[in-house]
Amino acid sequence: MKVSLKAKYAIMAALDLASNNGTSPVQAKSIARRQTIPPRFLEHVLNAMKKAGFVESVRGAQGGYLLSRPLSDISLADLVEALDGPLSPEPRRSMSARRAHGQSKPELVLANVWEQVRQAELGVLSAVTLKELAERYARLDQERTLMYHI
Amino acid sequence: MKVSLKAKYAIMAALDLASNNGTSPVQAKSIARRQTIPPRFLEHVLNAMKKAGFVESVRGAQGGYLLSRPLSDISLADLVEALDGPLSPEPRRSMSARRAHGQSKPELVLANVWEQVRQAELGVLSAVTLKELAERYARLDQERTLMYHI
DNA sequence: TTTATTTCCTATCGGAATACTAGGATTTGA
DNA sequence: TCAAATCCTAGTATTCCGATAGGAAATAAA
Repeated sequence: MKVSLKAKYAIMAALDLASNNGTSPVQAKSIARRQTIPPRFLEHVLNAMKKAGFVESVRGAQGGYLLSRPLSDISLADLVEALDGPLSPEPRRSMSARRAHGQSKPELVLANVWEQVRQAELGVLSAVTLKELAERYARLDQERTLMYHI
Repeated sequence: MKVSLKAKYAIMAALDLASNNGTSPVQAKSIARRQTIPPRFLEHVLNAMKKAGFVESVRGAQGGYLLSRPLSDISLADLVEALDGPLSPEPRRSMSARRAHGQSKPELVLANVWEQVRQAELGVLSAVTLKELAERYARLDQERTLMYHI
């Protein structure tokens, strides 16, 4: 289904914000360090997240980013669609005007199928919230440390 | 989910072969004309379809292509995976060696989700056979002509 | 008031994938 | 033999994606 790195970075950044988030803003640089994301690139990601309403920013020294809604309110579908654009709504247009294929007859029948696929993807992605992700992650971590203690 | 034009052309070509297929081979050129597909490009598509075992070819004058199995035996999943490669099996690797992101901790949790998405896509696509597509198409056509007669 | 820190804005770049195009070799029926 | 096909191997154009870069604007701290 093609989830861009950008979207994955966004997910990781959100998760990072959640764990390092008392009330003071978290700097892009520190997120980048912890999550091993190219720092300058992360700026763009966070900016996109801001425009989409997931985070708020504080400019200037000691500035940074804050989650603007609770983890349980953000689904993967929200994030992915915000960062990658609508989930394959129609092929990314504009290549040399795409001749007759705008809406020929077979295209019409197929459009139906692509829509079904889209719904299926959406079904999975909107069922998973960041909160659940964080919990799954914590669980994994816990199991791992338990292993070491045996 | 990103279905390439190549795969769509393949579907259209298969459908075309099915309707214009007594027993004699159908030329790429005529398919291209009917389906408005760039002729030289369609050659590549048909070649790929041949290598994947969907069609057989007859070379030389009066040659062309024939479906090598019944429509009901070919699902969209088959065609799409054959032409576009496995359904997002893991991000297309090889970008600057993908640093730590090979299997870091969040990636591990996410991998699970992407796999669910993949299964969902596969579910939809393998449920639709070319036979069903052709029938849906015919039904559409019928409704349209009925409309005209009223 | 200056200075360091941080976000914000815009531009660009390199590599990969996609959608095509082209030339000619090969096969084969008429 | 000739024309009509497929086959094989390149090459081209465009777009997307991940990443980098330079500097403007804001702001807390010194």
